[in-house]
Amino acid sequence: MQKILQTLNAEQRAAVTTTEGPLLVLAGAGSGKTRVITVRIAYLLHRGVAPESVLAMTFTNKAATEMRERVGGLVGAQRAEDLTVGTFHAFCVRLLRARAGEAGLSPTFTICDAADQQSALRGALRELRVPEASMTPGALHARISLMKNKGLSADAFLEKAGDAQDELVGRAWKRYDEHLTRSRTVDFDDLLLRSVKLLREHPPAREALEQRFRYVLVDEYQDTNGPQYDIVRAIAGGHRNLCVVGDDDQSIYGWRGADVRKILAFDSDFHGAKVVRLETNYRSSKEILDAANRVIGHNPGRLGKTLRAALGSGEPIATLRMEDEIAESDHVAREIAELVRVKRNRWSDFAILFRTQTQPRPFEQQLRARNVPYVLTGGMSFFDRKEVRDVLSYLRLAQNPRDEVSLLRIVNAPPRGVGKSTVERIVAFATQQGISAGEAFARAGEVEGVPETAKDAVHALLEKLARFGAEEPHGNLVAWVRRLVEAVDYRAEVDRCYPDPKSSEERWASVVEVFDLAENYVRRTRKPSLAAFLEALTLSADGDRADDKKEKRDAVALMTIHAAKGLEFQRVYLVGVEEGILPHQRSVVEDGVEEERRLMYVAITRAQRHLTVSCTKTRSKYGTRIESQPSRFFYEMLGEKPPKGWIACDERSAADKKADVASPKPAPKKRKKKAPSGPPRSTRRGV
DNA sequence: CTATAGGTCATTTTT
DNA sequence: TGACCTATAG
Repeated sequence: MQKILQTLNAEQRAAVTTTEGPLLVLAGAGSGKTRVITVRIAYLLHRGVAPESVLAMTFTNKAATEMRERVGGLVGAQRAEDLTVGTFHAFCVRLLRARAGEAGLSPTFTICDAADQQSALRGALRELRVPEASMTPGALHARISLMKNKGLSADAFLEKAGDAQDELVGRAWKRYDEHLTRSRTVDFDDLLLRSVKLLREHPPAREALEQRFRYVLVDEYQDTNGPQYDIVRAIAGGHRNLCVVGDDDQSIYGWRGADVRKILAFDSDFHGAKVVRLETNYRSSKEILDAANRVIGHNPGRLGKTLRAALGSGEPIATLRMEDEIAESDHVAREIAELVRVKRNRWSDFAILFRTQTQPRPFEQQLRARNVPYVLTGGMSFFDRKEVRDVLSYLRLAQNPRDEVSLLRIVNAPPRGVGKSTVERIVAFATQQGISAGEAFARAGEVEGVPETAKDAVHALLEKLARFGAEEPHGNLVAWVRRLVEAVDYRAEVDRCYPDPKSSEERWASVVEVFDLAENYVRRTRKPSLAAFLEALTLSADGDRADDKKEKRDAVALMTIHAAKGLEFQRVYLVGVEEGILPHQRSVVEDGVEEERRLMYVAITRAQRHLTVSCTKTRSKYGTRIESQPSRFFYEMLGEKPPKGWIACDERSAADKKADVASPKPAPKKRKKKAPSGPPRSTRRGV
């Protein structure tokens, strides 16, 4: 252990060895955060703490897995097994299942994922006959989720609803809640909220956790939202052996309910908390860190940190101003291809980072044209494919016949003569009776206007699924899944949707992948069950599948800045750094510019040796070409002031109106400076 | 009930 | 520009 401690710097060592009492570790980008966390856990065990007493919370499964593996490397996989390491959500599921009765839930509740929520909300809006234009399911969800996380209930919200819009949100919210209840499903927010409620209202539940977990650790604390904070407090508030690790400058999930104030207020929340700053950066060159420090220095109200480069100086940062996004992508793709050819870089040394999902298109084209292998992260995940969702719906339905979203999804896939109007009538009946859609179908005789054929077909289907549900625990899971898919004739659905045999075969491949998924799950689980399989899928999104294929490939990474958080690359191209994109127009208007600045900061600090920051003069948007200006962050990074005539995106619309009237063509000549670093010719401009 | 054509609306995303 | 959702005619 002493040897391991010797490898740490003084601050890291302090973070590791301060085991008692509240501790805030402010971990700058690239400061060895994960190392500190894992060594800290190893140190606790070394000091005689039982692994069962340690609880480590993360936000992603990836982080949880990595943490457990790395601790395992230090103390042996065997002992690491007995630690509790996981996401807040996974932790809450376990808690709620163990104490379903006290939590007021059925022990077999299923978890409703984002797409299911979307459908459910759409349903709620339809039931309320809401004019389509006035509210999208997405907007509704964002609203409800934010309110829920602030601790409001639908009723409480309705009570103080200010306008008609709020009134609408509140009513849709109630419908949605009713829907969840009768489907016996719980959404992601509810996993946390119901746990908070359980811990608050049932002291024995809370005390058991407090007794068991004597040492609590929270990773990425700046991303903590209200309920997560409540959970942490409930468990660790008494003994106060709580270590939180995070970086206020990297808080980029405010729009999702994360609350930076939690980390800013940690030392007043937990009085007498010790604060350790990790400011030595082992990842990037001095030039890159200087740029990052300059940008983030413009944010007010920080806890304050300045990154120091352990690696020393390197290449200067390159800045580009290109004609349009085609030129931008062409330049980047060409440079990457060139560097790999000449300097023997690997493809995976490179990342192209952007703010929005519309930006990668031209880059994909240019990379393809040069035969550069790339991986685009994000976009549609495997689990969003229609076929996969359909098959999973069948499985979920076999496990929980009340699951309404799943039933409605597949009730007519393949076609069973159940049309829109039938579904609508059934749902109306179910809502009115307070029963699940499945039960409503079973009582279809009482519902007006449901065709005989539809009734019979659904009865047959439900019965079939019930039989499968009953036999499930005995058999082999993979074979069971195969038989189920065959029994409902899902192949017919694939063939119907894709008459072309080639694409039909392609689509069917996704279904086969679900079989593989099940096979994999069974192989690495001691006590496999359908319920646990489905749960693992909803709680893990596409994580474990990604590293099977993608991560091992040598390819250029294309991803959003959000997706890049926590990663590092030798050479980073940060593209489209323009007013209105980064900072994003909407974000500036709705949440202020600080979070966008943190995004810029996160992006810059991904780079190890080289960073190119680029922007364009014009860019096509929704089909028309618009003028583009360098982002304010561009200037902040260089330590310059924006030139005369530069207009911030949040002042733009107002200024446009005036400018249009006053002088139709107000283009003052801009002075161009030389780009800080060499090569590719005339297209390259410093800004 | 189903297929197809038009209209709308465009951050970020994990669990 | 293009994806996705909804109304419309078959």
